[in-house]
Amino acid sequence: MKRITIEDVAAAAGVSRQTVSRAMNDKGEISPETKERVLKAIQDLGYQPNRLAQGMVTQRTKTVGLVMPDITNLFFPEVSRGVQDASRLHDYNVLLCNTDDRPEEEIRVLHSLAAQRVDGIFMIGSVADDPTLTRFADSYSPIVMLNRFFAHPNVSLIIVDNERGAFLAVEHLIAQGHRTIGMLAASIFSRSLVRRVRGYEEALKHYGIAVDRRLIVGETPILQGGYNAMQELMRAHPEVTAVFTYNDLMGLGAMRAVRDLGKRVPEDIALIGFDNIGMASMATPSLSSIHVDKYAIGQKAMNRILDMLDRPDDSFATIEVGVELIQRESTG
Amino acid sequence: MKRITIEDVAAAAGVSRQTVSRAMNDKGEISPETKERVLKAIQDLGYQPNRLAQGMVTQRTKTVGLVMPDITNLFFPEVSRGVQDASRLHDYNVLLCNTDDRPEEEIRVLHSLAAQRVDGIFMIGSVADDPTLTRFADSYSPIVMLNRFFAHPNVSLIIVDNERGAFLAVEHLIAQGHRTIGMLAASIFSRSLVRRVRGYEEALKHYGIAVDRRLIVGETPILQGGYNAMQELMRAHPEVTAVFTYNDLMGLGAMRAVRDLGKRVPEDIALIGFDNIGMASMATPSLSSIHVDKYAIGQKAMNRILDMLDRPDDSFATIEVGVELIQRESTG
DNA sequence: TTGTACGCGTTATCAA
DNA sequence: TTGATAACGCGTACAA
Repeated sequence: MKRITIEDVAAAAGVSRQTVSRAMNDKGEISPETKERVLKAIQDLGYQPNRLAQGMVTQRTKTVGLVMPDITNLFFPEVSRGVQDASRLHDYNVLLCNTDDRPEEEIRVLHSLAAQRVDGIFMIGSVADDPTLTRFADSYSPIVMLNRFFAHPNVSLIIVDNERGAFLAVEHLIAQGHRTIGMLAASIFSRSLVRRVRGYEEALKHYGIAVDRRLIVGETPILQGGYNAMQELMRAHPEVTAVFTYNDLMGLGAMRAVRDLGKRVPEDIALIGFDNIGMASMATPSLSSIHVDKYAIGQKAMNRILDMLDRPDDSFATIEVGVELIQRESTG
Repeated sequence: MKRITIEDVAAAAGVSRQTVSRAMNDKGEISPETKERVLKAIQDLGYQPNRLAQGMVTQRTKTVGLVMPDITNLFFPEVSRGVQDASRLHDYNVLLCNTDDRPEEEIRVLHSLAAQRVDGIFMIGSVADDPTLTRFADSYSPIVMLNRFFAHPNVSLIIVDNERGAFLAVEHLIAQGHRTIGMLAASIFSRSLVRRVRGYEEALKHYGIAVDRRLIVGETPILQGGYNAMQELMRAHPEVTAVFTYNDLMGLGAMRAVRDLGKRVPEDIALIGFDNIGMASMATPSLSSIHVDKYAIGQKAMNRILDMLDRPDDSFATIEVGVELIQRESTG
């Protein structure tokens, strides 16, 4: 069980530690013969440099942290894959942390990652308050945040065009002839929420429909939350003929609720979600949605972290992520 | 941006490094006054010990590796949450790696985790061959594997009762009056697959129904795979009235396929899946399934790793995980 | 009760 | 081209 070190390799190859290091990182001159001899010893012994030790001296751990509310929420696994696939290409590993939208937990996790000296952090659904986050960012970089405004030299932003997405969704419902359109909103406060609600309202206004706040029901943005919110909305406002949901999970939960109340989608109620998770296309009826390239978001975040690492003094523009209307059966 | 070290704290408190260390780990004697003074300095400076350095000397990184085929597959996020919640309680972090069921990638990832000196590894859906894995396990521990037999002192096993689950599923279909029952199997070879197919066959035999291998269609065990396999099966064997799918993802894909061929679930075709992922209950119709406590699997795996770390010389019994039939609309 | 010195495994600096 | 030596930040015997 004893791990082999660079010293073992040096002994086997009859050279010094330093020469072994040179052979691996091929910087500094080294004769082809010795290099080959060392490489062979490495091969024979199955030696792998200790990343901790490397990290100590290089101040690079080749590890990044990924902080999100809950990997169990279908939006995040795809983002996570994007991060991980991109990180693998650069020999990075990813530490994954869930916060359940709890600010204290988010802060705890952040400090834990800092203690582990990750090279960068990607935060999704950040819920901590600005001052606390600022203090953290002051002492740590680089950080990439998704869907949250945060002006700080060590922080880079990725913003999805949530407002436009919501507008497209509601515009689509209106185009289908709907006039009384509800919304299932998230009970977790976030920038995404604010923008999606605004997009919803803007679309209504744009087409001359009065906004009725009572048609907006807030709930946990998961399947069950969508289910509950939809039941509530339909009971209180049977006149609603179409509903835009904060995300697809709520949309799918809502679909189930509609059915359990003896109504049909889209005949009685049209539904459109947001995010376009894989399940949306497979549902019956399939769920219309606003497509967001989650995988690409993950990739971009990781690459941005690498860029920031490469050029610590540069400032980087916010990355804008477009959206697209995906029309399916749930909106007729 | 310069990180503060234990030395800074010592200077601030007017003591030596050692005293600071003592104050934190409260072992060894230390006067209450100095301890308090040190703790205050730590607080003031916002000092956090460098985990890399700690790891170097303690040979413990407080980090575990979680290796799985694809976090995007709905089964794994829940397991992942179980691992992470349990690990958090012990101040551990989790490195997540996807292998896409590729043996080379699995091996690469394993070595990467070893290089990072994780304290333990949890492998799900391991696809590497036995000799390679044995060689790795020889030099590394502890390892926990899910649903794969592997006799090795450094490896602990968690086994789901797949055969019984499959038996229950098919028995249920038979109880509903079905006699021509197909199966959508995974095209990825694994112990789970073998056992689920066996359970399917055993149930048929047990109730005096001849096994017809042509009714077993293999495909990728995801939504799209289920969709494709179901189309194929229904075209080739329209006489089939019920189908047991390797997992819920395939079941949900199959449900969609049935509908796209103009048939209904469960009137024309009954469907039952495996795993009982969250989406199963929300589908329309809701999908019957075999419940597996994924979250508990993750928790148990993490705790087993900790136990193995505590008592390296003990041998540990395989953890058996039970299953349960969940009857829903898709089977009438 | 407190401080000194060494070692963990690696890379970087400098001298040979 | 190669090797000795000093960091990196911490825990821990041992000495004071």
